[in-house]
Amino acid sequence: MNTEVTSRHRILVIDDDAAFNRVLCRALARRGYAVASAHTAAEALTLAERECPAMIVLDLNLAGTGGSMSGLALVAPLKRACPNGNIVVLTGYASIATAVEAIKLGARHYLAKPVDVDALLAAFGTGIGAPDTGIADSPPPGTPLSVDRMEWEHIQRILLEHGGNISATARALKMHRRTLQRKLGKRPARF
Amino acid sequence: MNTEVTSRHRILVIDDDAAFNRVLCRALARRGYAVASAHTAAEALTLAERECPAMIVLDLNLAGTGGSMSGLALVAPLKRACPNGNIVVLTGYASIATAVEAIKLGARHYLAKPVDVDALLAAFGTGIGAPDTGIADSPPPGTPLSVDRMEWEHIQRILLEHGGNISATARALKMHRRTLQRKLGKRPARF
DNA sequence: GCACCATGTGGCATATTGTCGCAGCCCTCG
DNA sequence: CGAGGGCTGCGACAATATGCCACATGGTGC
Repeated sequence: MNTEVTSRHRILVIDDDAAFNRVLCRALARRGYAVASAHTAAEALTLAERECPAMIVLDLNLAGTGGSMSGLALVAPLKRACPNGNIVVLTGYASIATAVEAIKLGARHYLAKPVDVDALLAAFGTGIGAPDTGIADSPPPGTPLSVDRMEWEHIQRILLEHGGNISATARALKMHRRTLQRKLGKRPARF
Repeated sequence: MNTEVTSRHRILVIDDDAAFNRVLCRALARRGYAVASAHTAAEALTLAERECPAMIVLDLNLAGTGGSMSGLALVAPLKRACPNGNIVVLTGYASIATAVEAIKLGARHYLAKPVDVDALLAAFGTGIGAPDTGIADSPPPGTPLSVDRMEWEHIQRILLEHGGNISATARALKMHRRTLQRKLGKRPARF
């Protein structure tokens, strides 16, 4: 039900989060893509130039020094290094501002980080907004992930980011600590 | 209230919210722009064709269905009717999904609705290199999107994927249509 | 006209949150 | 040591939100 094409589809994953990078790469490899992975901007550019992948997954929060722009700054160079590559920007700290910039810079799509691989792949293809399909185009996606699942993933991510600190996570999520506790306690997260 | 035909600065405001429309028009007029105002899609197209304004402010939530599609659907036609016009999308129901769509469709910029006129005007001139004008949300990288915001973004994404079809989206999300409607109608949900 | 579907609303009964408050723990500091 | 201060777990209660049914409208296709 998905890509039957094999080795022809080269894909480059750029993300300094080692764990995420690895997981994503494996998921993509399992789907038959030729995956290359980069953890730094320099590495990314080198690989992009050499492999000229058709698809590039770019994390915005590279090199966690605090400047989240590093990823954005990479879009243009990547496009230059590999004109045929479609770039999909992926970030855990999504914002409309960066989304707009990313697209203006030529990214194919922009996704907030709890994504499932299918959505990511869809973003490369017809995703949405092909030249003039208009928005009326609506191919039924398999299972878009329920809202609850999304919430769960997101919470887990932030929780991990805060070293399991519930209070801090609740604060970051602007949600009441009590509520977070209840969510965490009650939900094994089904689907 | 929209005289001063300085041909150089024609601007078209499209927003079905009468109050907002009026306020914005006055603010623009006071700054010396020749303002035209439209409240419906049809009116907007007519005016765009006739006046061929250099700047177009487009509200996404036209013709108030809960879905914010109508505005998006207008972007392409407007561009066609007035190739030289720069479109800035403005919405009270901002989401990354629609922002991405809008930019892909050729909008110059995308702003969340509590905007001040200066930011709006800046959005027309801003290039990708400009020091980030406007966009009322670009919080420091330490803000990972609140859970509610996440939910909102996810919903918007799926909604767009289904061409704005609320029922289909609700089904895909395994959530009650009524609930979806309420969520859509209610929250501008910032942060 | 008549099914069929999407949508906009209203009205509940029930489930989930938002908030307070309190207690126990583990640290660090004076 | 004792006094903060932060994190956590949990009880209670009111304010919301959600699930669900119903009905009316507006389009479409037969």
